[in-house]
Amino acid sequence: MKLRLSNTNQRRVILEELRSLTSHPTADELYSMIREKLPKISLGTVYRNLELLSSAGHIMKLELSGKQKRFDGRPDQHFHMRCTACDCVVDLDDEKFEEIDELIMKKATELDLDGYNLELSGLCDKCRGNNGGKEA
Amino acid sequence: MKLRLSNTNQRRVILEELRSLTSHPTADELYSMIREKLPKISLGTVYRNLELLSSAGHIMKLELSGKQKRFDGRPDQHFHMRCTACDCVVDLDDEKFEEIDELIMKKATELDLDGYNLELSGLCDKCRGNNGGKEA
DNA sequence: ATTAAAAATAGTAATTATTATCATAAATTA
DNA sequence: TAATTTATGATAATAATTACTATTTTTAAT
Repeated sequence: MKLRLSNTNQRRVILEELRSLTSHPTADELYSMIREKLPKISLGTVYRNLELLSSAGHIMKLELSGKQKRFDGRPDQHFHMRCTACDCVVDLDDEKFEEIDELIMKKATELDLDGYNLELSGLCDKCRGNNGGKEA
Repeated sequence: MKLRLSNTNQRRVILEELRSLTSHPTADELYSMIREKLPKISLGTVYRNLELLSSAGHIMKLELSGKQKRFDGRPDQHFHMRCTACDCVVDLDDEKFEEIDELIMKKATELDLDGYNLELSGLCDKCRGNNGGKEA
């Protein structure tokens, strides 16, 4: 049960690459990026390491809508928003959301629940600029 | 763009079957159930109709964690909980959740967001009874 | 440093969920 | 009831992910 993670170059590059991003890439997106540094890496290695790194708590595996899983180099709890225009996923750091977390956890505790997964939706900054947010 | 849904036996049975359930089956689970009534129905027909019926607002397509989509015969907005033991999905109707909805929508509006998708987790009644909830 | 054991890799095949295709059939409309 | 639209069953195709395996790399123990 206790697996010891060795220190491989591939694993280190995957982790560094993911941590350098504020985006939340899918496994295959990350694979493309990483191949510029390690052209011989295999897609399976990327998948395997993303799984191991998230199990170990170094990164987060995001279970959002859509068919592909996404990965987040930030291991701390925070909210995510899916852009309704370009479909990207961005971090939401506004402190207003702490209140939401507190309320949900309070209600959840009252009802003997364990936790929750929240996905917000709206326009990302880029798409809001491009055209039609409600006038930023 | 305006598609007219014809009245086929298959579609009617799919809708009736889903509405008769409080569970939230995947397409293939529903396919198995329906085959007892319509042994010749094809899986594609089930998928196609679930898609059409949810587009038309008669049912809901749930985008929850896990790789399979699930379907809900109730078209009205309500929360769902995923059981951490048996992985089933149940409706949460407690009025405490209305407050959560209101708060999230308030914050979301302040931040110019469109909506959200919330999945709670905990033990379903069955699993709580079986063994180890925190003493119901 | 050398070697034995453990873990990871690349490459490929297999699996799973879903969507697409298409010839036929049923439902709707004229 | 004929013409048109839409749906069906059967099957193939696609996409994302996981499994397999021979080889290589890393770690641990001399």
